[in-house]
Amino acid sequence: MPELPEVQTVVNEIKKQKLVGEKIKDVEILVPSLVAPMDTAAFAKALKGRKITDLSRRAKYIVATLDDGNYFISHLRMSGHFVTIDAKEERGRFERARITFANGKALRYDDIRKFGRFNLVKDKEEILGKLGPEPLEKSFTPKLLFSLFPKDKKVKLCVKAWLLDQTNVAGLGNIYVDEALWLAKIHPERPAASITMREAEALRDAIQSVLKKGIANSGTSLGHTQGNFISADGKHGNNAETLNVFHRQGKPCPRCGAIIEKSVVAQRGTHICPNCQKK
DNA sequence: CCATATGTTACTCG
DNA sequence: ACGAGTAACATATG
Repeated sequence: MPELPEVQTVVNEIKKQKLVGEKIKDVEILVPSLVAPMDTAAFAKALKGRKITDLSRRAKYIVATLDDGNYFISHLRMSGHFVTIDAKEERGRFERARITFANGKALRYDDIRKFGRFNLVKDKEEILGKLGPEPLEKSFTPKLLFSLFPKDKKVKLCVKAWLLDQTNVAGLGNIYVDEALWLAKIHPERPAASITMREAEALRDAIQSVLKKGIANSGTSLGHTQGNFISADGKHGNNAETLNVFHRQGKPCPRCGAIIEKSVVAQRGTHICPNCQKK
């Protein structure tokens, strides 16, 4: 579920709640697959008594630096949520883990689909090493983006699938890819190898624009049912109403008024303006 | 009952 | 070995 702006929103919120620097009093892992292949007891033991000295985001991962030099790295996948609660609060229906702090607050991890993962590593590159560049860094220039695209014209992988691959560019998911391609006026089925320097310039600007807007609006929540995005304060994001194509099939393109179409590209629901984005 | 879901990865087939 | 496409993970919702 969460993409770069949503994960950033969660990190920002957890920092605001002042859990960084607070001692971890108790760790409960309720679903073994969450920490596999590590044992739940070993995972809890390793985290208990530690302090989180720094909290940051890399791609869609939440990276917590621990005071013993290890890293607690989590990925929310499709339906994971971290919510700060009072430690006395009772178990939630979809609660899969709970980290209780010395100050009486706790971080509850809810995950309907149980796809999320917790990692505890000495070397964070073990988890983060293969990721592509961060799209909001200054170094993510049009030239860099252009240089990353495959140059062999025989490679027919489409630009949408290429952008979703985290080893190419880190942090983009289905919503923001559709939004960025619309903004850059590029059809999602265009071969990645066919993107020109001029298009890479437009795409770089579009990617940064849609991600920054997502963060400014505290993330995208598509609905208000269980499993929709909420941040660590339990609140929904406000970015959905600003989306231009995603989930807007049948509605007019905000730029030209043509009717937005939905199809399947790279096995994902894909939204385009057929007038602005030509193959 | 069927299709779909904001993500990732293992597997299969050429 | 490699790349591309598909299945799988587990559960809720329309």
